[in-house]
Amino acid sequence: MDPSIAQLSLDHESRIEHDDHQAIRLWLRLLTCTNLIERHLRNRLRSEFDITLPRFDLMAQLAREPEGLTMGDLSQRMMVSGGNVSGIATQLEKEGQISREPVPGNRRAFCVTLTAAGHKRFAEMATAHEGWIVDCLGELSDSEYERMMAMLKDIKTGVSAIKD
Amino acid sequence: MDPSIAQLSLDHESRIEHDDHQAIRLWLRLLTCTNLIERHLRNRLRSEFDITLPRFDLMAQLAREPEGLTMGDLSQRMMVSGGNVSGIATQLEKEGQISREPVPGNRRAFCVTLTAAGHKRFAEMATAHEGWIVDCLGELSDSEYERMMAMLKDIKTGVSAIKD
DNA sequence: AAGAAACATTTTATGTTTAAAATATCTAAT
DNA sequence: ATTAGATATTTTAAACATAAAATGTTTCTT
Repeated sequence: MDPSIAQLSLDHESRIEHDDHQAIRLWLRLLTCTNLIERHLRNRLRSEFDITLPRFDLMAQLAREPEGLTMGDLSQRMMVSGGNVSGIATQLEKEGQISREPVPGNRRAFCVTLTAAGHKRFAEMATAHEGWIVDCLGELSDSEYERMMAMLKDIKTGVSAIKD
Repeated sequence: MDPSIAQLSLDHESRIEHDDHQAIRLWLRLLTCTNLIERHLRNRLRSEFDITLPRFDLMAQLAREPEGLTMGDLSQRMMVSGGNVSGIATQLEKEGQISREPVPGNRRAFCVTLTAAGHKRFAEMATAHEGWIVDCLGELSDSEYERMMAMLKDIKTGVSAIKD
């Protein structure tokens, strides 16, 4: 409020009260880091390839599965709702990046695959994408990387075990 | 696709190819953890207090600043656009949780503060919220906590230094 | 003073995301 | 065969998010 007071730290976690719990500080820092990286990736995908992050993510899932995936598979792996996948897939299909074809023997499901154009386009993007992530995280040593992976695995396991 | 093949790992990072770069694996695990925790907090705020995460975040910023904040302050601290803050604040104001009053001496700005009702409501929510975060992260030892904080700080500093 | 530039906020247009309802299909038990 | 229940997807409505334009205010420069 008072412009005479310098406010150098302005992000999500910088206004933490001294008596906040350890876990809250860690959570806010985790959130800040993830948001910063995700925003960076989103901006670069937009500016360099004119694609949104969700569309890129969907194509990335398909790139790993030449046999294709159903809409439900995509929903689970992308950790978003089915309705969301439906909308994203509709747009990618319109752009010719993916195709949705009926599954023989299961008329409820669609098999979603990258088109030839989609494969080509994704390959270009994936190379750049990997470089951006290395730019964001690459300063960590091997041992730091291992420790971080281990701790995050513990957190992931713990959270997954919590019932909603 | 083939239901006879068991697929136990279905989240964002579980389909990583063997030759993916170290940094990508770390990024995907970081993203998965953050998403899982954020979703958990979002669900509990919704089910137990009937509030969305963005509204809770806005109230949390105000709870730390009894003097109030301007819309621009909120935008910076929440790391979202001004137009977004405007919409969320409009709803919270309608619900009586916050008030927007003119700033004496600066007719461009509004001073946003929690109302008495807002303070009361936020205090109830904050206690529960802290507990949920401890549930998600609380298994880490003090030394693990310190190492994690240090590594995330390095990442945060590094990413912030990258120019878009 | 006058005009230019920066600032603070809101409005508008567009797009993303979710939950819930709707539609359609499949399975299994009668 | 029928039907109840589960499954797969799409549609819809509401909240959220951004960018860009619009509005009004303040400050700086001349």
